Amino acid sequence: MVALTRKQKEMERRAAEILRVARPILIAEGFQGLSMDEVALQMEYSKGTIYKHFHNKEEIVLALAVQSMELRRRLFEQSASIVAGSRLRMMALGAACEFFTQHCTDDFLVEQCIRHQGIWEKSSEQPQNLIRQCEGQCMGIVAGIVREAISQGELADLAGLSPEELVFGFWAINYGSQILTHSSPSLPAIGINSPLNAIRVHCCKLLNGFAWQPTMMIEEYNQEMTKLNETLLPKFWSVKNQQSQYIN
Amino acid sequence: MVALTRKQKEMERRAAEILRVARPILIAEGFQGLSMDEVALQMEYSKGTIYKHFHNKEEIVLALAVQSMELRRRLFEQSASIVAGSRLRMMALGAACEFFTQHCTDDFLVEQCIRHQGIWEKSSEQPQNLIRQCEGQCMGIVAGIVREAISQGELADLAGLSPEELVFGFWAINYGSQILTHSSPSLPAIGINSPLNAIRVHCCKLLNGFAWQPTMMIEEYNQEMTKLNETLLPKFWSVKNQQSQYIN
DNA sequence: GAATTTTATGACAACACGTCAACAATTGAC
DNA sequence: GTCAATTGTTGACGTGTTGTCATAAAATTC
Repeated sequence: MVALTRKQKEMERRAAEILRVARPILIAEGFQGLSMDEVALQMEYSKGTIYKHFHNKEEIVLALAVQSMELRRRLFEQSASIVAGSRLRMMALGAACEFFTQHCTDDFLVEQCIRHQGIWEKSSEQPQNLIRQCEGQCMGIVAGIVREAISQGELADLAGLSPEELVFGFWAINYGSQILTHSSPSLPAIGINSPLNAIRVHCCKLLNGFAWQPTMMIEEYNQEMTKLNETLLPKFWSVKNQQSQYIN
Repeated sequence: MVALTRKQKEMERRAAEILRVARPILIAEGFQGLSMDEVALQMEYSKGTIYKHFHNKEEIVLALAVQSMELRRRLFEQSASIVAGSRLRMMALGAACEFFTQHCTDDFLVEQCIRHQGIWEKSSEQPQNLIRQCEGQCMGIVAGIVREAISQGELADLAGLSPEELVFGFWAINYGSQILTHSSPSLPAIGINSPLNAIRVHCCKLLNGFAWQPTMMIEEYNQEMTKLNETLLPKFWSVKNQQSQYIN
């Protein structure tokens, strides 16, 4: 029994080691550049052993994505846990998104890898469920704030959307902007100098469009975001460093 | 001179043939599944000849993406060319996005391929510029409507954004939702039953948030979208069929 | 019709994933 | 302490990929 758990621990330690080695390769070289031989070389184990832990390359990437999505989820948890009205808490989630965009670019790259044909087909169900679970938790956090806003009377009209569908819009705009920012090499060349600020403005306008109380002009919105960041940024950094430490 | 242009024509014909063969493979099998040997086999030429036209696999994909982005651009042109107020024309662009999401899923897949690390690094500059050019044109179409709205007094306050940055928000929300719809296998499981409708509502609210005149409640917005689609859908289909014909 | 330039080819080198027979280490019974 | 049995590790190998390049074929020029 003790031996079994020791073995299990050893297994987990090695799985973590594989991910620790694979992550920087994936980030630097992309999915194609991530070579199993290279991973085997960099840790002191052979390829066969790696395949004892992960059935294929895709599952390694999925496991890395789970780590990154959990970072995002923990940032969200920090944001949602502040004591404030529903609109401010929603804005705090926006701050988490801004933080993730600015300071967790590597994690975003990993996340993006899995939004791709061929990754899902080859992997087994278990890691897929982990991803969905984490996605569902993130959604739950945000949808919870929407529900609270409704019950508090701060958000009256969803225009026929479910709370989750309302969240979907914010999810899409943040996720979309992050992808475009990363993969459109020359946004400034087509007139977009600060995508981050642009999305902040859009989120403000979107909240106003839904008449989520208290409505704010952009100046006030920015002031509140600054205040929120003063509180949240230390927490965000702490969460991120904690994860880095755990990962490395 | 005549001989030269004939040769050039022959070259172009063959380049098009390569793309014609490669496209369905890319769509069905993904970037990895697209094999140069397979392409060579399906057309009646050898691999070496293909490499005369495209330096590597990535450039083939980029060329395919240009085709798909041009389809999107032509849809946008159709939308922008209707005679109506600026907000309705903006909504017409939304209709184009809806059409692209619903009926051009293959083209979207191709577009998504290029938003990926490793594609850009390996290709030369020329095809990259084609992409950026097309991207810039799409941006120009939409930003033109924003500028018109401003000059007509239908859009008073951009909250400090440039017209392009305003467009960026709509770009991001549409692009993001499309990616999430495609790659999150179980949106319904987390409460999102109609992502398309959700994004439509968000666009309406976003336009309202910017006080883009005339502001509309969602019911009216839906009615106008229905009317727009009556006019536009035939045009969209015509554009799409035209391209299919050109491609195949 | 021969010489030269241009073009097409597919065998080849380099490298990747994933497997598996052979080999090493650990365990546990006596 | 010994040795069989089980469990764990390995890296060469089969298959498949990209991209190259010497060679062969075709076209063009003279």
